[in-house]
Amino acid sequence: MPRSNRERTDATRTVLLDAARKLFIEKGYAETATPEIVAAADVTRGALYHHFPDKKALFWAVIEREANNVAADIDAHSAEASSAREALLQGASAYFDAMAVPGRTRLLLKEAPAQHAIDNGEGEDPAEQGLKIGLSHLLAGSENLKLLDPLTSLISSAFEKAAIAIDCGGKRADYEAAIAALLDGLIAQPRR
Amino acid sequence: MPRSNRERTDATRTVLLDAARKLFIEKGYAETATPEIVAAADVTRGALYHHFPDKKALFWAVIEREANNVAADIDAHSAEASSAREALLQGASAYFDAMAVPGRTRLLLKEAPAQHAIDNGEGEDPAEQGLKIGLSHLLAGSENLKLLDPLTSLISSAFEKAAIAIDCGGKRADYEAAIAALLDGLIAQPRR
DNA sequence: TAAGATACATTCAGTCTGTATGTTTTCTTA
DNA sequence: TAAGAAAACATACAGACTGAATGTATCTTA
Repeated sequence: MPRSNRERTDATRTVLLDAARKLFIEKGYAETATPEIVAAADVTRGALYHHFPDKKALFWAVIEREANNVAADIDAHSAEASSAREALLQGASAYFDAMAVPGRTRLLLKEAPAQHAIDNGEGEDPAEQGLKIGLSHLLAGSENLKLLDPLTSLISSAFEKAAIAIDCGGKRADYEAAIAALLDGLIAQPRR
Repeated sequence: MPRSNRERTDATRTVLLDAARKLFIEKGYAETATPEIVAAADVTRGALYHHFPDKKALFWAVIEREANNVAADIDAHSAEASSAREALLQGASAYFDAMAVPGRTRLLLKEAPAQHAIDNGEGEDPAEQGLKIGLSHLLAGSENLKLLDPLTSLISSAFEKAAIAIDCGGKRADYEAAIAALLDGLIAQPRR
């Protein structure tokens, strides 16, 4: 059965990404060898190195696809919120929902940072952007608005830690409550 | 010049740990090959594999030594505090001081978690213990005390993120202020 | 349909890890 | 203090993996 080049490329890339995703989740990046990936995908290493410059490029392609899926999931479940506080809490809930897809936490919050540490020194995290906007509304009128950037960074890391903890069996309700407590504390408070 | 076995062992282990530490900081664990380490330490791979079961064991020995040094540094600079809030802020300052030693942030907050992700699923972090105690005092009388464990976990991750940000050039004063803002927000507040 | 481009397969060179074995130095004990 | 044991270290090797080079089949297009 003849297939167009576009179809062949799409199919091969997809089976490679799927197989790599599965193995990276199960065993991690370093412990997964390319012969194993291509065997699972039922192609050869030639195909892999035709479509990706190297093993890392395949990994980042997996990560990018997963991150896009997370963003799409969050977008799909976003509704109107009555306040900045509600918007952030709903965003948190949507985030935890999205990260509940098996493997996502491992891929995006464990494997990806692990590989990132090697080469890059942390550059503008796009995932923090939404949180930063929400926080800027929450902190409007508060002294803490001056600390928007560092607070965004710290809260973001709290979100990630919460997702990891939930993935490891922690009670989601507890972590959502803890996140809420952190956010509520930042709202303008009377200094007595 | 004759040396006792104990002296030989200590000396060899030390030069290996020092060389490995330097290279792990510069290039990361995965990118550092054992031939490179032993060359820098001026011993052979035989010596390395005599003293350590494998490359990972050497890595964890480096990490353990560094973590002990951090704990010792923090202990050395701990003073009496007049309140739970002050105790936590002083602890934060001591932590950031300790993590300011070049390479520590990379080793303990980037490389170690990266390797940890592979095999282990996060087990009781001893570094969180001190924070948990401090938080338990801060939250005494607050509704948030119920959330002590998750809050400890999230605040801890905020500390780590702050240390990383500072290590990457962020302004320490800003992150200390942000940490203070997070902690202050957790203190019992009037719900209006 | 011929020529070139693309997709894929196979082979190969270099490197790395961990093990097995050999050699030297220190320790023990008779 | 001499000889055997044990520890410390060095060397050699086997297996595996990555990435590049090269070869072949399939598709596209003029």
